[in-house]
Amino acid sequence: MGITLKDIAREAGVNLSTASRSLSGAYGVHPHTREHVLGIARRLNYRPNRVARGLVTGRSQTMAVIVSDIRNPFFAEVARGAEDAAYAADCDLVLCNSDLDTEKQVRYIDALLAKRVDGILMNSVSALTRAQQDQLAASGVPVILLNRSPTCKRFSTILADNTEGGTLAAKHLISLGHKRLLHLTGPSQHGNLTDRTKAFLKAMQNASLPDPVVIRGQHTFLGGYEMAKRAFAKNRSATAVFAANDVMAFGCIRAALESGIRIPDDLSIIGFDNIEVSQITCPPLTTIHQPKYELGKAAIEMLLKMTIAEEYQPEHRVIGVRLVERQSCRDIRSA
Amino acid sequence: MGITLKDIAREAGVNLSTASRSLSGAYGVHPHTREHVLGIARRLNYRPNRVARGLVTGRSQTMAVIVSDIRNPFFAEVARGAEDAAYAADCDLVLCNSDLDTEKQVRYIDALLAKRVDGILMNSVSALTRAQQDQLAASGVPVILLNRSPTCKRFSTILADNTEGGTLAAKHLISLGHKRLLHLTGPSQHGNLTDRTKAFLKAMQNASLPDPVVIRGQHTFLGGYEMAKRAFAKNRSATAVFAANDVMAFGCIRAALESGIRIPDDLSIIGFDNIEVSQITCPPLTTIHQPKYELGKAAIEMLLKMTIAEEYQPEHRVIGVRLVERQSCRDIRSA
DNA sequence: CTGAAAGCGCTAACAG
DNA sequence: CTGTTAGCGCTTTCAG
Repeated sequence: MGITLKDIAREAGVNLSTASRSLSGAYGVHPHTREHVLGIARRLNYRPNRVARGLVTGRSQTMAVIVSDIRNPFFAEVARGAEDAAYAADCDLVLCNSDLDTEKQVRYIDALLAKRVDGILMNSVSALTRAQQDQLAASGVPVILLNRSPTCKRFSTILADNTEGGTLAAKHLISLGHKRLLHLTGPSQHGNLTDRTKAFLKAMQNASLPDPVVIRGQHTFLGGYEMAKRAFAKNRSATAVFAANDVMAFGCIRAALESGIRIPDDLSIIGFDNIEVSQITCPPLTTIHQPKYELGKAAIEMLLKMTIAEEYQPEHRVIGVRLVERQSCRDIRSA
Repeated sequence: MGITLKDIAREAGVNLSTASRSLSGAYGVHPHTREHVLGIARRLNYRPNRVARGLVTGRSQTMAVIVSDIRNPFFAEVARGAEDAAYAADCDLVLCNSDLDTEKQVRYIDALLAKRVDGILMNSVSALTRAQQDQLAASGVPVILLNRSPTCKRFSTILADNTEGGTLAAKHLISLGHKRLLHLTGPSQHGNLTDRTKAFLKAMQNASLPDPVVIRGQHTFLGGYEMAKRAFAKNRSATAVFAANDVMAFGCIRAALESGIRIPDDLSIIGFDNIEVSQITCPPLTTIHQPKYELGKAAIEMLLKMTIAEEYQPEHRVIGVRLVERQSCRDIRSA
């Protein structure tokens, strides 16, 4: 279909390898002939076939990111950071949506390895069996996990400081005088969310306050909505809720709206993530900010470094978080 | 690094091509030997190198989507639909964020063609020069544009029915008794938005109502915010506004909030897109629903079809929209 | 049904 | 500095 290196070599009257060298900008080629070759290439609109190059170099200039769902604004931010870093390094980024489904994850990894991607950023590996993890590790492809998977220290990891964040959320609510709390979180296999939950509960204990009511469900808008509906139906004593991510918080806000519960007058709510829309919800959401874009960007940069270095040790990076106060929490100490 | 077809051929005591045939499930190989080969392959954990295969077949099992920014929830939905369709067809999807920047777009297309992707879904081609468009068309790679670019009918297109949507918005507002309208829209080069605007204005004319005040700006939250601020400062006679997309509508809501204008009591507002968060704004936004996921899915399916058929005609697909009534519009007929 | 051989488009020693 | 020669791992004629 296209025009090949052979064509331009013939046209330029030089050998194939000379043409190759000229184009790849390697040393050891006369500036004159090099310019000549380059000119021909440009004129003929030559587009080097990266597939062929990949076959011989063993590198595909492609990175992959496996997230549960790109529609989750958190992952969209991460993916954007990742893609920007990949673009800067002249790599493509393939996007995979696993829905946290084991079978899909396995199929993705298989396809990715078959295509010899240069690195994989994925948001969990806990769904894989031990054998599958071994195989992935043995493949030699650099892998970075977006959240710590306690079971396997052999992959590199990067994550926001969930423990600090959960603590921050608890302390904030406590400082506003809240004592009876409700907590919405995701499936227990979800490491990130679980860390937030743990830290939150621990901070409450440390403050000698009663254990919050913990509800688990899907970590989505709908999940948050349903959990909140359920909670409101049976228990109205809580004065505040901590949702382990913003989208669950939005679901909760929605449920509150429908149940005639005013926020923050009747109920305070704090989220986690600080996704963009949290500024424009009603009310604007108080939340824990997590540097999503930077997470994705840093992850790909780590991957790039691992790709270059033949030998590398798993690296573990934690990125700081901070409280962002908006209007969804009320001070009830005066009440 | 990996184990190759040669290895499994040797191990199975057959020829390379027999091994290949067994694995690719082609006819003309004895079931017995075939099972044998398959067994060996499984035992040795053979993973066929798709790069090598791609080199000979000329197909990469990879699709690409170029959006302006994946963080825009609209594109996240489209990308998810696209990825699901690609996954179903055993293809990977590479994600590109162009920021609508010409240079980036060109670089992406170049890289994508160099990797011999099987198809490209992109949200505009108007940023490219005529020559660049020619080159893209000449490359033979199937391309689908996410919005109609009037300048080039030679690429396939897919889009929501913006005309119908603009009409729907006007009719809805009219049916509620609104006569003096404000309209917020994006840059005039933006085909999608412009179609909505045109249809909206036309419907007003058809109803013999005064021309709405049209304001153009950035089609973002901030753009909507600034346009609304400007409009509120000089003119308060409008009873309703139609924003050409939801994020502009949110900006408008925000501006109204700050200006002490209550929605929908003082001002009705209707958006376009029905992005997920429009359910949870305050008030929940009445808007025109556009099937984003289906758009992405259908686009990739079209691409797939084009890939198979050697010969194909540019196809133009329009997908229906519908009105979603929520709480941001008030009936003022009784007033 | 199976083997031999050519080649996809490119890079990378190795000589000269 | 440039040409020759091997492949990278796989598919695909073409013979047998």
